[in-house]
Amino acid sequence: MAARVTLKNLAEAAGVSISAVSMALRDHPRISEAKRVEIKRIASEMGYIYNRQAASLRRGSSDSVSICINDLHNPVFIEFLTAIESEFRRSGKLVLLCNAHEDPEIQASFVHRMLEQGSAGLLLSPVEGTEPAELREIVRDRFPTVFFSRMLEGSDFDHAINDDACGMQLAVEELVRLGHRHFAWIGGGQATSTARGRVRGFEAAVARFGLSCPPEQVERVAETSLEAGRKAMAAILARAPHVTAVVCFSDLLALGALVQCRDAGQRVGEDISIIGHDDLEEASYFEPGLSSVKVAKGEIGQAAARLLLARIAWPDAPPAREVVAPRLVLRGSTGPCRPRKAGGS
Amino acid sequence: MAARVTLKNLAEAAGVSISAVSMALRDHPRISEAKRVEIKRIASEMGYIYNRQAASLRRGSSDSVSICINDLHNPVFIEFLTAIESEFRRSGKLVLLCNAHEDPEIQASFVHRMLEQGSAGLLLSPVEGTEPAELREIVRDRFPTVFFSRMLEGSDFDHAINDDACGMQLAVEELVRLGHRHFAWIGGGQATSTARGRVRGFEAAVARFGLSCPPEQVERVAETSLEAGRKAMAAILARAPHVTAVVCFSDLLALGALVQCRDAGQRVGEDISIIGHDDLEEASYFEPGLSSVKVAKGEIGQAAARLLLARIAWPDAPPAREVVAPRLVLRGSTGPCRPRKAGGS
DNA sequence: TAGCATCGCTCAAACGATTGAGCAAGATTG
DNA sequence: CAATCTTGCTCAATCGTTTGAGCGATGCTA
Repeated sequence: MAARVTLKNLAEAAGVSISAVSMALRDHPRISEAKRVEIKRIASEMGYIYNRQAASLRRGSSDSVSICINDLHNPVFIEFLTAIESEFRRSGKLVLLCNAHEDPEIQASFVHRMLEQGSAGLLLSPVEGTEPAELREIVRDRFPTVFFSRMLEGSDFDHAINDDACGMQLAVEELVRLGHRHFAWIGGGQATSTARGRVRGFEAAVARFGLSCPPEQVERVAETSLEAGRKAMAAILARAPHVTAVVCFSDLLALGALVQCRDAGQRVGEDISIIGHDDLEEASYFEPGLSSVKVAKGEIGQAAARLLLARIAWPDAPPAREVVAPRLVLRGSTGPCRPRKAGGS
Repeated sequence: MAARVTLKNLAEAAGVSISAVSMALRDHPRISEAKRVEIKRIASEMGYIYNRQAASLRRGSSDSVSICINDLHNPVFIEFLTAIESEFRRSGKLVLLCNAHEDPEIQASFVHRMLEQGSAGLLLSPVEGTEPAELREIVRDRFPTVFFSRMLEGSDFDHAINDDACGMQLAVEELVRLGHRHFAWIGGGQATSTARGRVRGFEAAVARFGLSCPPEQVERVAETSLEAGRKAMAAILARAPHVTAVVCFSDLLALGALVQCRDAGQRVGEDISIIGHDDLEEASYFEPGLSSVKVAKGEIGQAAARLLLARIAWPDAPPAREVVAPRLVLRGSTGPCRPRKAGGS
């Protein structure tokens, strides 16, 4: 492995000083046109590669940023990730990545590691149980940090998130419009701002219509998987057969509920309506297609990246928040309410 | 933003030389127990953060590695990515990420950028149309580079990939065992090693049983999406209604084919059998579940990471290849052959 | 007690870039 | 024509680490 070509080598080859080479490559006006062209030619001939580590050591700046995602396995985060990565690429930043697997230790050690590495800022979808105070401690001296997807209530970090309450309200409104009165809720058992926000939004919306969702129609599920959705749905069907509308924390849970209803002989969209959250691509594959609250993942990802770049540029700006409204996507899983054959109201 | 604490600050605070501090923090035996403990205490009190950029400049080493993925939107790559990232985290490497969006320019500029950044090596799932010679030119001086998922035939780069031919053979064998004789093929229109490998594997397997798959039963699809699968399936159903077994390049295509058959009134798994490739999580959500060739994504990802670490450690070792065999996962979409009602054989 | 390791540290030179100060030669001005 | 400015470079210090060489003090051997 041949040693790397440095400014020194170029300087020797061109018969000028190191400074001249450095300035020439960066188009400093104090270097003559002729020399600049000559030096650039030599650099490309010799296969010179800029050493950013040395440069940022000297300049005290950095052009990489970090992203730490609570759990990459959730397809939602992929879309956040690609949007964020694109945005950073556009502004010439390199992305340091970590998948925290919902583990606070992995998250903490990554944050420390990226500080060592000289990252300019951190985009974080905090794992469950992240303590704002602890995080402040780690990213002390107000290291540029922006939350996305999830936030921590009561902290003054910047964030870009979905309007969780709004989404659930849209869902309930639509179901009420279709004539539904007996709601069930699946999900929200996690200790995250999204879980809390959606539960709160759902309950508020139901209450606003003078309705309620009693405990036997609620399944607090922590894990967000298809299988968990099936089990929760089975429990609700057994306990509260008069339910005609099911609102779910996520599409994965909703798809599980959908599959379970289908297996139990219910016609989804006719006997029972189901609405999910996130609008995964898969939501449209099923039969019937899943109605869902579509989170503007690309927009939120972009916003998060921009917030971070802004925070890096102006560390002392006041806290910035972007809360992006979702919209409802209706497919076959929701339909007009028809009183259920088995029991109830 | 308070200035970063450096070895110099610690040295002043502890009343020793900078070298002593450096050695103490790295547990150099030449530093006394007492001083070492004292210095570490001061370091943690003052919130010292190791500057890896400076360190690797001096040591001429690096502890970050790069991953460039041709297209993160394909769920298959997520599983590769998480496996790779975990493996690198375990060995203390930081991951620089790029999603190339199947664009050679993005790929090339990332590769250049990560060289500037001082990455120790590159894990690459090359975009379509990557030229080995060009790549050699960019990563000149035998920069540690390992392909995963896809490889470039005829180049001497290391790689860790799935055994594509093997998977298709397993699929055809199973279908033949179920009595099928009239095959259709969907996919493989891309210019990638995976596309070529699977097409070759499929054709070889069919030929091995003395069968053939004439052109009217083949749909070369470049895009790998559900919608493309639907269209391809519709075309085949129209042109060759006697087909009873459909083998697809990917699960997304297969799911599209499955949906299309269902909509056309075919009972998948009875009237017609469909087999996909990759075994996406979604494959099991559908009704019927999709039989598929399960790629050992975690294993391949791990292998790729290990190959890269090995190549970094021994740059002059002979080329290393890992080709991991897939296995068949059978669900409801495949069943015994029953001559089709509409026409044929 | 001279000779020689060993211990526990300090000194100073790197690594590869950036940058303010400096300087010689030529152009411009009064 | 002397004074001043501009042009186009060079010099040397610097960023935060690491590391080989060096150096007193102590301990051990002969």
